[in-house]
Amino acid sequence: MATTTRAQKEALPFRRVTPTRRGQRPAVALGRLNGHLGYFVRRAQIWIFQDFIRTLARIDISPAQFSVLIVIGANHGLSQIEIAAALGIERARLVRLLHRLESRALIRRLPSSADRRRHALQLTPHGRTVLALAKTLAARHEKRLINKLGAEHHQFLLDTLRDF
Amino acid sequence: MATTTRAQKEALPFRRVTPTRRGQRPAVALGRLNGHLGYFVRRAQIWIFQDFIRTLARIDISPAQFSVLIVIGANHGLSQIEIAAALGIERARLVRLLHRLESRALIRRLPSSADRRRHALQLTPHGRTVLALAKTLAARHEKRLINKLGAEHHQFLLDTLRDF
DNA sequence: TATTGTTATACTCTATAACTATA
DNA sequence: TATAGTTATAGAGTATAACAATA
Repeated sequence: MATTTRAQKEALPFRRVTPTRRGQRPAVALGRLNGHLGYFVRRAQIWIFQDFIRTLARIDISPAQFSVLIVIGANHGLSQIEIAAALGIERARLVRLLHRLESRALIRRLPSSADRRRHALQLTPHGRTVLALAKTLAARHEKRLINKLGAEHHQFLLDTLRDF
Repeated sequence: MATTTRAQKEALPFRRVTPTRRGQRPAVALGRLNGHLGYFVRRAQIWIFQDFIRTLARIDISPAQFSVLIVIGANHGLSQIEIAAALGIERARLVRLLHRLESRALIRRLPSSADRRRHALQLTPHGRTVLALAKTLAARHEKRLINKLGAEHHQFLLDTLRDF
């Protein structure tokens, strides 16, 4: 918003400011980019993550941390490799994510009964409390998305993007 | 979808592998993540970018480089700050992107006639050739997406995600 | 031999801050 | 004073490789 005056300031009046859809985009042609879904998916992802991060800023939970906490909370003693596979992240990266969550006392790594190579992951009581709050804030974020897109479009996006 | 097996899982060998849509996702409950668009947009973005990168691997053009080349090619002597604003990237990051493209002789930074602080950006003849090939390969990538989603869903996604 | 968790490395991306040369 | 391009830094994310303990 309020970025619509950029062009006028420049050399001479010859730079026509086309009134773009939301007054956000400058008068620069995107050419073939307009037909490429990847470009718009990327921009949408950035927008959504920024809103998510802002909404959960006071409990300092990132989208990645949120997804890990949700999956640990919704399952029973998962191993790290199972979580990594479910969320499509590298197991090496998950190690660092879990270190942080463990150092904040949100999760615990218990020895797995069956296989001593594995850890069985759990939320701590404090982790459950924080996750509950995170869910409330995340729902607020999602409501903002629903308002922006309309409930049907939101649901359609959810259904369609699940295929990836 | 496919999150209904949580209870059964906890007991013994009954770890039923629910036949998920594409046989990709393991039998781990995603819980609330299922209602969050950001999660699926992120996964879709990663999938799409990986396919794009693979498809353009032989000319070594990344999604970011492609978007920069497209915008330079579709406009007339843009400044760096205009490109950065159009694509929603930091001007500091654009500097490094352009260094690479310039060192590969795909673009040129010409002095701007009106404002000596600015560069006027152009494709080189070689840049035009590479961009033409990049467009062909990118179209092949996009066709794959259209086949995956169906033409109507693809168009709908394009229209809906443009709002961000 | 293979797998799980771990450490380490490298490269990209994002977010800033600060510098210079121009305006 | 402000802006355009640049440099530098720090943190996240991604992609690998390799190692120890265990299977």
